[in-house]
Amino acid sequence: MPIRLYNTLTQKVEDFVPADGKTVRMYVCGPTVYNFAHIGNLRTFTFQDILRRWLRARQLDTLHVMNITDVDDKIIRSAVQRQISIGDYTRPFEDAFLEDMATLRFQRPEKLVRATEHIDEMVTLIQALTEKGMTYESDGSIYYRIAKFPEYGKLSHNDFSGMIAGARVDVDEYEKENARDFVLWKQKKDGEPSWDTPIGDGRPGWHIECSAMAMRYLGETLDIHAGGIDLTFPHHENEIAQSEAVTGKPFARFWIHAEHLIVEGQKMSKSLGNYYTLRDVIEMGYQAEAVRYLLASVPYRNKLNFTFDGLKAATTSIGRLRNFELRLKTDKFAAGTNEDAEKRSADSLARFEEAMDDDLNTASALGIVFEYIRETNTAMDSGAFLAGNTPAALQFLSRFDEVFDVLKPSAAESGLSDSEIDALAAERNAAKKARNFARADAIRAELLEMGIVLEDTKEGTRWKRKA
RNA sequence: GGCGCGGUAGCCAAGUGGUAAGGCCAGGGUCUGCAAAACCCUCAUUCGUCGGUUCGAUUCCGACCCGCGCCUCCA
Repeated sequence: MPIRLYNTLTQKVEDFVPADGKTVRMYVCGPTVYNFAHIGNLRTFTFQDILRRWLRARQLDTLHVMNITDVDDKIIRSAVQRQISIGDYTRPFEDAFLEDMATLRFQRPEKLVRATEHIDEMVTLIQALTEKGMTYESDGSIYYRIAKFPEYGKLSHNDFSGMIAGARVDVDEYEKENARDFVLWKQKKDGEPSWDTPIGDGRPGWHIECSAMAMRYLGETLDIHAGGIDLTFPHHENEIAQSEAVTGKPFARFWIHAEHLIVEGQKMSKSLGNYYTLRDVIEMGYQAEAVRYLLASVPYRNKLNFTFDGLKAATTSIGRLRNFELRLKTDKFAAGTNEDAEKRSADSLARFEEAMDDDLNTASALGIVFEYIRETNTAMDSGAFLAGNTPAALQFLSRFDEVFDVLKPSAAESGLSDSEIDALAAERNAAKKARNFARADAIRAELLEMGIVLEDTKEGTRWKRKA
């Protein structure tokens, strides 16, 4: 059974198989590096990471291209204000974005591409559009004439046929033939960065970079083009217009859009004071894994309500997952293999994969994992889980973590090494045996102070670093 | 107005024409020198409202109410 994904173009969940059956060529709209990424941006990128990981888990190769928009109006405005080059302005934000990606454990796309390094490709594409009669010049800038592209609106399912050229012209945009026409190439303005090219001295419009770079690295028809839902219109619609007018071929087979994130039930905005970057949240003391878990746990096509209660719940949930893993690795089980337990592992794995195949239903997949954990814990307690069952259980857990990636704790906070902790734990046990509870409790308290929790189990004492 | 999404327990959330997954919280219990931690159990006769179809609807149809996104830059 292939992976099924919702395609915005057809408004249906469809079987997904890459065109060549093997390698998924996907392009994702990356960040505009004029600021730190906020958690809303990160929700979309988390979805992209989950998608990428699941495709790979399903034995597909990925050729995954992410763009970095390093030239746009906001960047230019800010750079001009600070009297530095746009490159000097964007680099720190690009670096910060890459750090955030690493913090949230995103796998690196095969290619990260910058807009400013692909001006030639954009110019070539604009020239091709001009040859096809798709463009016109006005005030030194070049515009795309949507009246010449009858399919305009097919992605966002809008009907623009009533808006024929010249029928309605916005007063503020007098230079355009049609209010929906968009700029491909902006004429140079004094004091702003520009590129002197065969189509004039100027800079690219926003949409052209994605068409140019996607086709440069992935060919004329991509398997998947993904991004935030707000990009559906006009950005992706315009990309289709630019690309398909030249190639005559579908630009992307699947268009996949992630819903937005809201914060405590409200739209995130600076004025509401609920605008957070990853750094903000980490500084408040939350773990990156909890952020990743929360962002991944709600299926990507649903709005995600980001709350601090939710972040706490995510932290606790991760703890439960890790406890299960710890138990699996440290408990001593009797020899043998229990058939029911084996069946449970196999069935749960199959159900987990089916949930992920079903348009990345992460909520359902997590439900299956937790149900499995509860049942397996019960089996462990009753002796119905044996040493021979461990490999299959670990295999299921690793399948889960292959895509969710939350089990491994971030770098340990405690200054104590594992062996030092082991030694203290042993000393406490000795004290306990000697019924010197004062000493035993003192060691316990001391360790707790440093974030080490001791667990006394039937098997003896084990410890873990507190979440 | 056009296009699109959603309303399931205190919170997050899955789901199906046959009678409600899972997580968090809360309550109870097991274990323990006491604890902690861990684990187990309990926790929606009900799925926005009103009609309809059906032997049967949360799930299908219709109407309505409420919330939200896009239509200008935006993940």
